[in-house]
Formats: sequence, structure tokens, C-alpha cells
Amino acid sequence: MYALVDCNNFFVSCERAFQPELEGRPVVVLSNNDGCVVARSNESKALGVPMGTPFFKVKYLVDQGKLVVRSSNYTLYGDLSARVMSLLAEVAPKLEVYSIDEAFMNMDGVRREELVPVCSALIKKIRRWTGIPVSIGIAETKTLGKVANHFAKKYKGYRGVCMIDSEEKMLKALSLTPIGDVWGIGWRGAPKLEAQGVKTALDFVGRPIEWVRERMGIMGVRTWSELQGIRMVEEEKEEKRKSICTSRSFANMLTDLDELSLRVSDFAGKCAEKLRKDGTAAATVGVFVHTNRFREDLAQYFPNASVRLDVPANSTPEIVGAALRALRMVYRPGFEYKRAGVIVADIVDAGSIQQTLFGFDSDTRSRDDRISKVMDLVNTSGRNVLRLAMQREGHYSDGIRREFCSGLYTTSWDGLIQIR
DNA sequence: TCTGGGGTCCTAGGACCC
DNA sequence: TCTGGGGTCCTAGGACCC
Repeated sequence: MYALVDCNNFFVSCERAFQPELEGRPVVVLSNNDGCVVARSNESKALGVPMGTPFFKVKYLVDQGKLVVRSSNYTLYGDLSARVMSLLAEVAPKLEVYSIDEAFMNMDGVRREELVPVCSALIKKIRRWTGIPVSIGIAETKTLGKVANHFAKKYKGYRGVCMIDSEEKMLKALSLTPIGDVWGIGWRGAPKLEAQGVKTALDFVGRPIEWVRERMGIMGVRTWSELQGIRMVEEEKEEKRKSICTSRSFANMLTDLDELSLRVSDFAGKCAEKLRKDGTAAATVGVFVHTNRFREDLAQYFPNASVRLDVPANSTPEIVGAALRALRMVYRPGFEYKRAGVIVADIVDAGSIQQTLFGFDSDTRSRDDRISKVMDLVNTSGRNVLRLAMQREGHYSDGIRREFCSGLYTTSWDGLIQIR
């Protein structure tokens, strides 16, 4: 069986863990730049605050004292996530961390009658040791585990754990699950299915496999099978990332190439850091810039370009250099840019880099690698203390709006220095 | 005035091969 | 006037997830 552990209203719960006065109140956490609502407490859901809504649309509730708001504090959330995951790892024979607030525990080897008691004890322990409330759904497939988890969250009677372990429970659960709530059916797919009379997960599994394949391809068939207890979503192997993206929206729009270059250099430097941390190197460095898509009165421009390196690299000077070349390929004066980002791809293991036969400057490469190594040793606070002249001083996220940010209760800026 | 960020996988179509 | 058939690989875009 799989046990899907999902932290309840995770970002809000992290804020509450250190500000207990927020308990019981409507709270929302905002995205970067205080842009959108990305997490809501049950009370703010009840208040009717939609997920993803721009903050300015609900700001009046804050002004009226009806809603509490926090800027996102990913350093804090990442640290608390690691603590929760470490408690799961003590219990689960195999643990697959799926996202910052979710993990699949493969419970093979745990006796069926032990599953619910083990999970109940785990919920209590996580709450006491980290302050984070979690819910657990248990079933034979990951997709059914998701369904079970919804029930564990929705109905108090389950006390946080719901197990689907019989055909009868499965059919009951599917009949109560709207098709749009199924894992793998997105906001585009749900209306299409509903238009064809498929309102619930039970309606969906009642359709023939050919019907599903024709309309939804093999992804649809996978979901269709998983909902019936047939395992189709494989265990993820611990593989390294295949692409890495660092991007930000700016608090104010930028027009100048030099300004953009500074930001892109920071993003590229961060990508290089992430590559080195993963022990990988990239052969493609891409850059994109966006104008403000919400400003219909302004000219729009959403270009991207990428540069191919002859030999995969992970040094800051090389990745930044390539990103700046790509930026110059896309930059046009006369636009107001709201967002930019760097994507590195074609990632290989740093230990097995294929060199080119001709024209590879191994002296420069080894110099850049040594420079990067020293930067990693010095920049342990998450800030650019040692940096290229093309990079800004400080943190690559500096300059974004965070008007309602709580403290770094457990870490330094990037969580690299832990308080023991 | 103000609207996030980081991933994965699949598919269709074009380029290219013989 | 008449103009084949069968593959693979790459890429961009779409859909999905959190």
C-alpha cells in the first residue's frame, strides 16, 4: 500500500508554528512579490478567498481586519519540510518526497492492520515535534492514495487517516469524488469530461478503455487504471533534475539592458550553484524575458533564446557568460520587462563530461571551476558575498516585494546555516 | 498602482535518413 | 503527363503537478 502524507495548508501551518496567535484566524500566504494567494487556512477558504487570486483583490479584507496576510518565506518552509520528511523516513520502508509538502510512503512490509495505527501515531508525532498538521491517505495506487487523502482532510471523523482497502470503499469514494478533483485531470480536462457526462471519478472508470485512450491518450489511461487499483504510476527513481530554472518577476518594470543583465547574471549564477550542488553540468543555457502581460496598454514581447556550450559546464563565469550572450540575442529596447529567467538544460553528471576533440580551453575551464569552488565556500549565507562584477551584491531575490514577511525562525537566508 | 515559480512528461510535426 | 514508403530524432508547445 501507499500512504500519501500531505501537510494541511502547509505554508499557513508553517507561519502558525511560530505565531500561534494566527491559530483559528483566516490567514493567507502570498507568492513572491506579494502577488497572488498561494496558501489559505481553512478559515480563509470559508471566507471565500480563491486560490491564486491576486492579492490586491482581497486586500480590502485585510484592511477590514478580517484576513491576516503573510509574504512567502520559502526558507522557513523548506526547513520545516525537511524536518517533517525526516520523521516520515523513520517510519516508511521507502519514502518518495513528491513536493515541499507531500510524500508517498511505500508501506510494503507493514502488516495491513498496522497501517492505520502507525499513521495515526505518526500524525501525532509530527504535530508535536514540528507543529505541522498532516493528513494521510492509504491505498494501493498513488492516485487512489490522493483520493483517500482528500477524504482524510475533508471529514473530521477520519482523524487524519483514511484507508481505501476494499472494492466497496473504492467505489464509494469514487462516486463521491468530482472528476476535477482527480490527480491527473486538470482544469482543461475536467470541463471536457463533464460535457460528456463524466461528473465523478466513478463515471470515468465506467467508460471503456478505448473511449479514454481516444480522448486523453496514454495519460488518461494511466489515471483510469490507477483509479481502479491498478498501479501505473511508477516509483520515481532518485534521479537528478533534467532542467533547472531560476526566474523572478521584478517589483518594477525594467527597460535597460544593463539592469536586465545584472538580474540575468544573478539568475544564471544561482543556476550554476544549483548545478554544482546536484553534481551536474549543463550543455544548454537559455534565457527568457517577459513584458507585463496584464498591461494591455503596453507593447508585449515574450522571447527566449538559448546558447549551446561545446562542453557541459557548471562554473559561474561560464553559465553567466552564456546567459548574457542569450540575453543579448533577445533584448530589444523600447519594451518594459516585468520578468526574466534562466533555464539550464541538457544536464549531465559532472563526473562524466564529454570533452570536444578540438578547441577546448582546459586552462580557462579549470580556472573557472576553481573560482566557482571558492565562491561556494564563501557564499554560504545565500548572499553573493564573492561575486562576478556583473552580479549584484546580496541575494538574487533582493528587490522583490515582501511587505508581510515573518522572521527566519530556524535558518539563515538560504537555510544553509542551521540553528542546532 | 498591484497578477508566482519550478518542475515533468507526452505529442504532433518537421527534418532527415535510406 | 508522370512524382513511394518507412523509419528515427529533435523540438516546440501543451498539459499536468505542486
